This record gives sequence, structure tokens and C-alpha cells, in this order.
Amino acid sequence: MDDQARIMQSIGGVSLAGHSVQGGMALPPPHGHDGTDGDGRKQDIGDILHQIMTITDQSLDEAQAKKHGLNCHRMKPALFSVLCEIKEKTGLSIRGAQEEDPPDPQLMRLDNMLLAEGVAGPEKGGGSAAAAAAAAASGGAADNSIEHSDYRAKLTQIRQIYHTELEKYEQACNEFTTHVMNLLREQSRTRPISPKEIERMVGIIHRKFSSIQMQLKQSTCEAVMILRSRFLDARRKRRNFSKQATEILNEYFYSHLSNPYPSEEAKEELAKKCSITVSQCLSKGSPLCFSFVSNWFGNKRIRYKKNIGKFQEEANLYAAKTAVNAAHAAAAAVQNSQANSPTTPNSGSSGSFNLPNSGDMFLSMQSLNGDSYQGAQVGANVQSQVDTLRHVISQTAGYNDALGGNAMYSPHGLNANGGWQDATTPSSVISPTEGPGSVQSDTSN
DNA sequence: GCTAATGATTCGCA
DNA sequence: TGCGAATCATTAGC
Repeated sequence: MDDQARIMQSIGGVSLAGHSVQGGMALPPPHGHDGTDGDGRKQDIGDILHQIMTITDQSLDEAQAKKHGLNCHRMKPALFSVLCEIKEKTGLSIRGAQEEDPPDPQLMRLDNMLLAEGVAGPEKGGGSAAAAAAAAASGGAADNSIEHSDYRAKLTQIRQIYHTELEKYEQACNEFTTHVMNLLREQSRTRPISPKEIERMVGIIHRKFSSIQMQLKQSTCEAVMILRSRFLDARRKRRNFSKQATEILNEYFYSHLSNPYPSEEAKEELAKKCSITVSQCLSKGSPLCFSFVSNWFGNKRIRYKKNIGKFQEEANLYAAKTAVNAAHAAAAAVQNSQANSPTTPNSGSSGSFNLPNSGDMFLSMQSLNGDSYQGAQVGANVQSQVDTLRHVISQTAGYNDALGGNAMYSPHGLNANGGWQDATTPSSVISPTEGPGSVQSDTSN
């Protein structure tokens, strides 16, 4: 049955949606069982419909009067309920199915980003968290602290503006929604507006405001990005490493000269030992990065290779230094092994890399001293240290006499093509299977 | 201000 | 993806 027919049938007397016709008029049976009365009512309804159709052509006063007349008409409740039903079953059912929109991915991205940057969500330091963590790692250099506080202050400003605006939007949205709902409820007395329709209207309003909010979120994201890029740009300013950091890196480099390619674990360990600075950390966006170690080794390898002669002196300095460390370590190990336990050869190197153990610093020296350490209980690494020490001492003396000719650090790590030796050759290469601590004992065996 | 040193970046390659 | 090489940009010493 089509709607038009149903209207006619309903108006003809069938109870519609629980409404009974008011005005004391007894409803006739459907389909005009009473032919005379049915014709009269059809005429009546035809007039009403005609009045409705022509109401817009009339003046406002006349229209109001007509409207009032229609509202008071005895058929009005029946017509009203019919119209409600028609709206319910046609337009709304179709729209309702279409309005189940999935969450906007763009909005989700913005939300996630604002959350990650600490602009949205609970205040927890947000985007400055990384900076703060890095600051802690760096030991809090004064200039960095200033930059951090500056960054945090600006981020806080953005956060405040964002929340203020968001609050305004939400307030406006709520006010407007309430206003519209009241209007619709008011109008629902005179025209067919179902609760579902009101609900749908509220949804539309929310979506409109949500799109405005998205613009706000987008602008906020852009502001944060600009701030971040400026902040990081400022951090890209080159700062020299501390002397200690340079020494640590140099120690590693020269003790692994045949293969100066630290593993990820070694890089991490080196970064920790070097007390990585904020600028270097944040330049990669993470306080845990150790890319500065890679940069340093990349630069060092290139510059060493380009000018080996220039680095000879430096190399020997580190050789002597590590030899002294080795001596201390070896002596301690010997003492420990003799005094305490015959089966505890691993003495460690008291905080610095166990460089002499690496062996490749003195690859060509291993066979020079045939006499092994007599303490049979001492492990191989201690033995190696002692051997190394003996050899370094002798070599250092020779170097002073014949600089350039008998350099302690001959570029043995470089092959004929200018590349470094194959990584499998030196014993110093840190196995990828070793843990971070392996930096200190990469060639113990 | 000049220059060397040096950390960071970029690009091409394997 | 990591490397070498070139280059940029900044710092430090004079």
C-alpha cells in the first residue's frame, strides 16, 4: 500500500498510530462502507489539502489565520500522526542508515598527534618529555635548560590556547544544540518532528562543530610542528663533544683500528659512556639515539683515512693510555687470581673499555712475545693484557726513535683499496650476539 | 677576521 | 640500510 492510499485510508477513519479522531466524530469503517458520508469526508479532506497547498501563496496574516484554523480542525490530529508516520518510515529510515559514519581518520590522526605532543590529554610534559628526558641524560647543561624551558613555555602557551578555544567551541556547540532542540520541541507541537529527527539534528550540529574543531586541531598541530622544528633547528647547532667523550670514542676507534665499525650495542654503550648531549639526542628526535656515535665514527674513519700521518701521534697517545689501563687491569687481575680464586680470571677494566683485550690494536704484535704469563691460573684475557702491555712498552720506545717509519699504529686496518680490513679478520669485532656490555670484553676469548 | 677542527647533513652506492 | 665522500655550518684558537 502506498502512502497516499494509507493517508486517505487513515483519514477515512482507521485509527492511526493509536490516535483517535477528536471532535466527537464517529469514524466510519474503512473503504467507505457508508458511501454518502465517505464522499463528504473526502471532500472535506480535499479542502484541507487544498488549503495547505495554497497557504504559502497568501499573506502572512491570512496564513496565520488559516494555520490556526487548520490547527483547530477536528482532522488535524489524524493528519499529524499520518505525517509523522510517513516521515518516520521514509526519510529517516534512509538517512539513518547513511549516518553511521566511521570515525574520521584525519581527526584521529590529529587527536593522536596532539596527544603525543602533550597538547591534548592530561598534562604530563607532552612533547617536552623527550626534551626533559634528554636534559636529564645530558646532566642538564645550562644552555640546554634555557632552551628546554623556552620550548616548554611555548608549548604550554599553545596548549592553553588550544584548550581555551576548544572549551569555547564545546560551549557554543552545547548552547546551540540546546537551542535547536528547544526550537524543535517547540515546533513539534505544530509540525511532525519525531524524537529521532531531533536526535539526528543534534548529530548534524555536532558534526558541524566537530569540523570546526578539526580546523582548530589542525592549526594547533601546525603550531606545534613549527615550534618543534625551530626548537630542533636550534639544537642542530654544532657543539663540540666534551673532552672525555672524545677520549672515549678515540679509545674505541684506535683500539679497533682494523675494523672501526662499532656494533649497535657498542654504539649504545659508547653513547652512554659519552654522556650524550641534548642537542645530539634531539637532533634525531629521541633521547635514546646514539647516531652521534655513528656520525663521529663516520667522520673519524674518513678523516683518518685521508690523513693517516696526522693521526699517528694521536693513535700512539691512545695506545700508551690503553696500555697503562691494561697494565693496571692485568695487575689487578693477577692479584685477584692469586689471592682469591684460581678460577676468576676476568678482572675487567674498571670502567673503561677493556681495550687491550681487543687485540686488534696490536694485531701485528701478538706473536712478538712468546713467553706467556707464568701464572697458569690466569685466564687468557689477562694473559693477553700482559702480553699487550709488554709489547706496547717496547713499541712506544721504538716509535719515539723512528716516527713515521715504525709507527705503532701502522694503518694495518686499511687494505690496499683504501678500505678497512674485512671484519672477520680482527678479533676485536664485537659479535652481534653479545650484549651491550660486550664493549668491554669483545675479544676476551 | 681568518683558519683549522669538527659535528651534522646530504647524496650516491652496494 | 649502512657506508664513504663531499659539503655545510659552527666552534675555537690565533
